[in-house]
Amino acid sequence: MCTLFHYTPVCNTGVVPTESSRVRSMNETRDRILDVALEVLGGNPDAGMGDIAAAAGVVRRTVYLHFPSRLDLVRTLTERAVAEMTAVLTEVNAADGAADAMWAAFIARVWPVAHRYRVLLALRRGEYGEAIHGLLGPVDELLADLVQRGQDSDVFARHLPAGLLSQIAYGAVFAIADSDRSNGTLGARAATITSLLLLGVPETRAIALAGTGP
Amino acid sequence: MCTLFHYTPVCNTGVVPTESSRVRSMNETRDRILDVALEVLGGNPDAGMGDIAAAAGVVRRTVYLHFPSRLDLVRTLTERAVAEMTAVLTEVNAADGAADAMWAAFIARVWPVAHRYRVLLALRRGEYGEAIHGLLGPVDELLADLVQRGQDSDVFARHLPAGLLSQIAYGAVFAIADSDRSNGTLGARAATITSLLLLGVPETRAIALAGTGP
DNA sequence: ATTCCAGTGCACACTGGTGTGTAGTGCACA
DNA sequence: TGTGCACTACACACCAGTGTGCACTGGAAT
Repeated sequence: MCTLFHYTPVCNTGVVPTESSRVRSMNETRDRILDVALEVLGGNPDAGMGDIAAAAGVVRRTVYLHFPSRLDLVRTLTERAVAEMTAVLTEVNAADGAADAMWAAFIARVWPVAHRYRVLLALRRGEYGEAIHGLLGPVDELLADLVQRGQDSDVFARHLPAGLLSQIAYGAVFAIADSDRSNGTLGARAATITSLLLLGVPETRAIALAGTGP
Repeated sequence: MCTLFHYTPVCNTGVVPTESSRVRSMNETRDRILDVALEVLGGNPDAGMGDIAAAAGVVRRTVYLHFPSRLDLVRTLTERAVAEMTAVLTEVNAADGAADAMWAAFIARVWPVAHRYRVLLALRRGEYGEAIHGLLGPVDELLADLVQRGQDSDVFARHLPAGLLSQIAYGAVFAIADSDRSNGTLGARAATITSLLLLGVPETRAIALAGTGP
């Protein structure tokens, strides 16, 4: 089974070759590592390269073939997430509709992919949080704009600091995403209603807005 | 200045002896370490024993004289915080008033000390999060009771999972505490109003309740 | 069949944090 | 004046994670 070598290796027994293990280009592995890292680091920002590698079904050494350092991996991950989130926020911000419809659209767009962005919050608290903090600026800014427009048109309470509302809105979306994933008792629609409720929208209006959700 | 020794020590230059450095009983130092650790770990659950020691104005070795291990320090800290929080929650829960007044009382009691309990959330995410998770059960349970009573009397939306409300209520209190400490734009009264608003209490009622706040 | 190359297995050096041992210091109290 | 004791200074062993080097593998393309 194993050819004999002077240092007696153990042969490939690590990964069971599934049907998807064929025709695996370098970019495929790289993307898989990124996807898995998104998941793993989203749950525990202190997870090591070993944990990520194991979750991706590769060896630690392989991760270092694609990313020269842990910081590089984290930065790449952050940039990707920020780019996607920025696209959503910019698009929603560009629409000139009423602020409440805009918020409903935002939540409808963010909700299905919310779990992918938990990593943004998690990484901020991780070892390299300082290093990537600057990358998150655009997202914070766009979200702040959205909150500002919400306050300007009385969707949110004017007397509350916009920064606080952003923080809570941000957090609430991911709290709901977590809740939804862990016990499944809260559907996407309920989440939409909840978010709007939490943000101060009267329930009747929230329910009406929810009709525009996913 | 320095007596000469065969290993040439550096003499005590570390801590400038302030007026409070006299008559320093062992318990005083221990308590100071705990207080400082509450602050430091609340900000960064991954802070090391060295960071805590430095912040407390002692040497790392001294911390180990009072706490045999980092886990022991973290556990002590958690137990202390849980005990205080439990006392507040039990007292509030025992009062047989209306649920909304009860919630107002809770927030009024928790608010002034909220920053001290950020450590509960932070430690949950830290290295020993798993180890102390069980200790936080009583707090979660009491908070869940409070939310349940809130739902039973229509203070909170009945259709939302109680667990979700607990999570958000918990988080909101500390988000507000953070906000208050960092920019000072949000006073305790505003926080009371905000919390109640976020939890779904109509603004008019929230303002009335705020009168009972600190 | 040979070459190419993404990935593996295992070595190592380095770092930073934990936890301990031990000798020495300075203050308080007797 | 000396004894106790909280604290210090500095040593070390240990461990887990990072990052690297290198020989080797196994599948695919030529």
